[in-house]
Amino acid sequence: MRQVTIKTIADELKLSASTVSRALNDHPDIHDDTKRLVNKLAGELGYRPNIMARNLKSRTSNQIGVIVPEIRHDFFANAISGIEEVAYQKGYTIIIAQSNEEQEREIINLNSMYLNRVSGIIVSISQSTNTESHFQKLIERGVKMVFFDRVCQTLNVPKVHIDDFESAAKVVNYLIGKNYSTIVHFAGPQSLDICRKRKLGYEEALGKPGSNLKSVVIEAGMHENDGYNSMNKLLEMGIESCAIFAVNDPVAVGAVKRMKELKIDIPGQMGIVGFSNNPITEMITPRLTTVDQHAFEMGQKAAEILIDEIEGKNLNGNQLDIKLETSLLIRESA
Amino acid sequence: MRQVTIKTIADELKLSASTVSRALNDHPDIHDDTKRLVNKLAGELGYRPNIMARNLKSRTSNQIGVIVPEIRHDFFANAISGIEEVAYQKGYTIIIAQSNEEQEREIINLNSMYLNRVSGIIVSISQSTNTESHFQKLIERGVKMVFFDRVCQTLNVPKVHIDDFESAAKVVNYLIGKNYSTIVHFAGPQSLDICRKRKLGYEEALGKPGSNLKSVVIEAGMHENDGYNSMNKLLEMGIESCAIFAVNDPVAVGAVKRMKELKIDIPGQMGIVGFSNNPITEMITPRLTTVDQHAFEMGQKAAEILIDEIEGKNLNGNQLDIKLETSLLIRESA
DNA sequence: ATAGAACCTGCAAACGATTGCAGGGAAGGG
DNA sequence: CCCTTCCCTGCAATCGTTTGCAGGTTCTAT
Repeated sequence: MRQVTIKTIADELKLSASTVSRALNDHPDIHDDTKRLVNKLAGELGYRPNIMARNLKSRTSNQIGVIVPEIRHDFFANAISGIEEVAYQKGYTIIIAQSNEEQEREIINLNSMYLNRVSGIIVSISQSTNTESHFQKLIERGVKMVFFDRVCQTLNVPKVHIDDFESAAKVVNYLIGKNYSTIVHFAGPQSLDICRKRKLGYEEALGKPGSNLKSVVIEAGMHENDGYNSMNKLLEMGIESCAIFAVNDPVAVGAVKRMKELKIDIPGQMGIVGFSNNPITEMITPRLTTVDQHAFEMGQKAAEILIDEIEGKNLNGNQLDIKLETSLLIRESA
Repeated sequence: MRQVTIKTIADELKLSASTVSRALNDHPDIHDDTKRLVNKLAGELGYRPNIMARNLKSRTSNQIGVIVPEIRHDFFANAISGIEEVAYQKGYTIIIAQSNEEQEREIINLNSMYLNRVSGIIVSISQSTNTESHFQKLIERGVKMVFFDRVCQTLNVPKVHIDDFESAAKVVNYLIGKNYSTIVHFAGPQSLDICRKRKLGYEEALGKPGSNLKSVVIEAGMHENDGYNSMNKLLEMGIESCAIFAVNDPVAVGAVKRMKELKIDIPGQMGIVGFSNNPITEMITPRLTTVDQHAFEMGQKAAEILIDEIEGKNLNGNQLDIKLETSLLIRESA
């Protein structure tokens, strides 16, 4: 007999499969002596319950699906870490897929998880996703779903993300307090929700009563070289002393690189703040002031909410829209 | 009727479940008209095969378990990306767990995957793992396993990793070619296999015939501040011009930081090389020369081997011990 | 002595899909 | 007209566990 099953034990002990099953599950109907006997033999035989059979019977898998654009991105890797942490504590297993920023692959992965009968799905949507029907369809069929970071606003499921608007305003207010004469924003592509919100937050903070700072925005991409180039543009505009709020860390790093080449004093002549708290921000000189998005905690929170949904402990219906506090990490660059 | 099953379709069409099953699986025994009918209704009813039932029947899950120390580490995140990529192509799903460098948790995760009947497991062992019995036990029970990066040398299963010895020698040979008068090694803890091998590679290259370079090793940890402190030690030793081979990138970055504070010219007065190709190496000034470990490819390779094992396509028995080529990325720091 | 409670245990039917075997009908050959 | 062969389809067992129900024993209380 290849596999040790409940039946193996039952036969050996001249019991029925049901008694063995109950004994293993510590059911009160079973005599303690029987339980001891069964457990002892189970141990000796190296019995392991067949989870597939159990899942089939219970119609659930205790698996949580996670779909992110790219696992290798620092932010997502951290978020996944957080998800795994919580899932592990609560007895769930996570299965992971990446969309590589392609909608098509997002759809395939989503459906594959649906087929696999995962207990729930945590998603951060891909950049190229321009429809929500694939999510909508599953939600209608009762699949538990939670979005994080890159959420889909129009869908009626829980979301966990940061308040980009508030966070940006927080940064700018800090810079205002530092008495910089000009506060510039190196913005990201305005097609992206988060970039738009960060810019709005910047403008909101600048426009506060009593402030006579004018808005200076240079829009570019989100990579290091974009920051480098924006820095050149800034100088062409004749601005020689200011504070810069960069849309993210790579852009800030690129700007810093150019500033160092030009021997611009940081933060004396120009201050600069990034966004995301990439590991690099702490390794460059000067250490970069930035905004920590608490990726790990975001993952944890998303997992907690999903598991609550799965286990029917959801208090607030699906209206949950959690904006996690960000932290302004004040270091040396501003 | 809540769930649409094969039986639902069978009843509706007044067929038997077996006919429906065969029709869905395009079995030659079934008439084309029947197939068309069945597939049509299946589509309309939104039928999805219950993978758990199928798995139970087929005694396999098409899932691959992955256990790494920490998902958030750049290297592992990349490796996982690679694993997922291959798994996705070949129709497997990956389930992920992290050991947080704790042996106990590694064991729990390993056993949980075993219970879940994964088709195979890919592991990079935790730092605190000091026994191999938990792996050994599963291997004896026929679980397919592949190690990557942090491999367990004594176990008779496929391994994928880099040749630390060769890679280190490659770095040092490059530095020798640059005519540095002294070549120093900032070594990591010699309790770790990889650190020991890198040091040996360093010594090997230095000891080559015709070279009269003497070995200068400063042993410390693997973090940025270790590099910073080692730099100070180096100067105390009176060495003012040399090339440094750091055990990894953070150590190199720490050293660079100190060098910049002291206005040491890089690479003129001192050259420095890191190890791993962390993203940061390209963002600091000067851009760091380092060794690329091809994490993504390593993950791909490990997944390919595992899947070959699972599908019985393994050519070379379990003796596979793949040392992936590393690349010396020559940039500005040396 | 006996009813009732309290305990144990087993039967058998699920869960949903797959598959060996066999039955039934139609077509074709003798 | 009968037998064989080829198609198509269904029966029933199987994968391993769980669980409602019922049967059986022992013990306690009246």
